[in-house]
Parts: sequence; C-alpha cells; structure tokens
Amino acid sequence: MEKEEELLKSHITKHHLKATKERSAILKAFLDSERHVSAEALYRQMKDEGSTIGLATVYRTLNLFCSSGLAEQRRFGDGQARYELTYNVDHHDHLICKECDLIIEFENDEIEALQKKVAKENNFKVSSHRLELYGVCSECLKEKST
Amino acid sequence: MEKEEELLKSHITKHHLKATKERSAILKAFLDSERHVSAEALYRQMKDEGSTIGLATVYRTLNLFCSSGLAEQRRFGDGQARYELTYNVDHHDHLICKECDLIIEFENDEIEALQKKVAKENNFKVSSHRLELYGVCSECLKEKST
DNA sequence: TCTTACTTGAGAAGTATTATCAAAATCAGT
DNA sequence: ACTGATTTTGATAATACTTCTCAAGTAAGA
Repeated sequence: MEKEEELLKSHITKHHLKATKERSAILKAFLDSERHVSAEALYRQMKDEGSTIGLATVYRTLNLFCSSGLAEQRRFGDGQARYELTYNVDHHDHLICKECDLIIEFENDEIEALQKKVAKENNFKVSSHRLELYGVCSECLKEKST
Repeated sequence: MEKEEELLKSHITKHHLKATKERSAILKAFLDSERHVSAEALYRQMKDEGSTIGLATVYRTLNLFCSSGLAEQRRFGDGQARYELTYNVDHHDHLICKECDLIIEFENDEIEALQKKVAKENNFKVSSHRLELYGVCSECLKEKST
C-alpha cells in the first residue's frame, strides 16, 4: 500500500469514517492527475475513464484529503479552487503565467525566513502562508515578441 | 477636490464615461470605509446612511476604481473580494488573523527583492504578486491562553 | 448477521458576482 | 438651456462554483 493510502486510511479510522471504493478511486485518480487539479477537472478525467462517481463526491473527497493532511486547497485568481498533493512535499510557492496558465513551483528559504521575521515583529503566530507571483512566462514572452 | 476624485475624473473623461452622483457617493464612502472593504459591506454601510444605490452599481463602481488605478481587488481565502485604496499607497503585503479577521499590512523590501530574483531565475516577467500570512494575532493568542 | 452510522448520487440551494434591460441621467454640440 | 446619442442605473435574472439535502445504499463493529 502506498504511503498516501495509508495516511488516508489512518485519518479515516481515527475519525470513525468509512473506507469506500469511491474514496480509493478518487485518491488514485488524484495521485495520477497533474498538480493543481480542480475538482471539476478531476471529475471529468474520471468520468472519461468510465467512472460514475458524482461531482459532489469528488468535492467531498478532496475536502477530506485536505483535512487528512494529504492535500491543500489553493486559489489562484480564477474562481476555481485547485488541489495539490502536499504529503511528503516541501512547502513551496508559485509563479503563475496569466497567458497560458502555466504554474511553476519554487522554494526559497530566504523568503521563508523573512516571513517568519515579519510575523514575529507583529506578534503573529503564522499557521500558513502563500506567495504568488503573477506574470508572463518565458514561452509566452517569446510568442509576444514575434 | 481631493486627489482621488481628480484621478477618477480623469479616468472618466479619458474613456468617455460619465460622472454621476452615484460614483461620487461611492467614492466618498469608499474613502471613508475601513481598508479591505467588501462590495457587500460598502453597500450596507451606504444603505444604512440612507443611500438607495443598488448593489450592482457598487460592484460596477468598485471595478471602475480598479481600472482607474484607484483601488485593487484582493481575495483572502473567504469567498468575498475586498477592495483597497492603492492610490498613493506603497505596495504592501498582509498578515491575516483567522480568528478575528484582523488584517495587518506590512512592507518588506528584502522580500520584494528576493521575489524579483526568483522571477528572473525563471524568466518570468512579473506584473503583480501577493504574499499573505495567515495565522493568529497577538490579541487572539492572549484570549486563547486565558 | 444485524444494527447503526456514514456515504453516495442527483439535483436543489447557497454565495458571490456579472449580465440584461428598460428607464433615467449625463454629455457634447448647438 | 435644448436635444439627441450614449452611458448609467436599479432590479432582477443568470452564472459559476461549491455545499447541502435526502433517500437509498454500504461499511464497520457487536
């Protein structure tokens, strides 16, 4: 059994929830999907492969992943929430291309350290943060110059 | 006439729009409101003071403020968009208390510089960015410990 | 196996925001 | 100030995304 599956199972047991085939199927599809997938996109992807699982269940299950620590919800400007696997993944931030929706992840320890400093100066206990840089990626910049 | 009023007027003239009493009233209320006000909150605030301006017009006008460079739209996790005056205000980021919704603004040039560096390394042309730290403010921390 | 409690799919409902449209208001040119 | 063209307005419908509701189905534990 994969580690993600184990984590989900332990969360399910701990909270007196139930292991269902729908949840396994959605986890499998989620692990298979591209990072930053939306509920709608995951639903379509599964449907195209013959699944009959409803959209509401996909939403419910993605939220379950978030509460079990497997995933995190992100929102980048466009209305849709996106979900990304965070288990065993270091914290990172995002560069988002407004032309082609490319999302690049990056890590920067110096920025993290400065954030901690700012929080301390304001007597804040920070539980999460997000940093997003919006702009145009190199590919789209090339296209624009032609 | 205040500077903000002038800026709005020049945007209106430039784009062949019309100066209306509704727009003046909303601008006045906006300048008077707390920072990071939502459309709904601004609408209620005005209504409570006797205004009969519709919610749709408040939304439209806040968007107008954004395109004229007076304001910027922000989204902090909860579904609502918030608007903040940006004219003559330096760029800044936010600390958000999840307990009491307190929002603290801060500026940090070192972080800004590091962001530029990251963008450069990824050949990104950044047009905007946002950094938000979510957590618990000092007041709420105090309350929790009692 | 039985019972209880959780989960499911379908569609209704909710939330935040934008679109539609007829009536009213503003602007530019006289 | 008058007029006509164009924009703006308020009310409400529509939209987009997500959660809720509920009856029927299913898993877990005694």
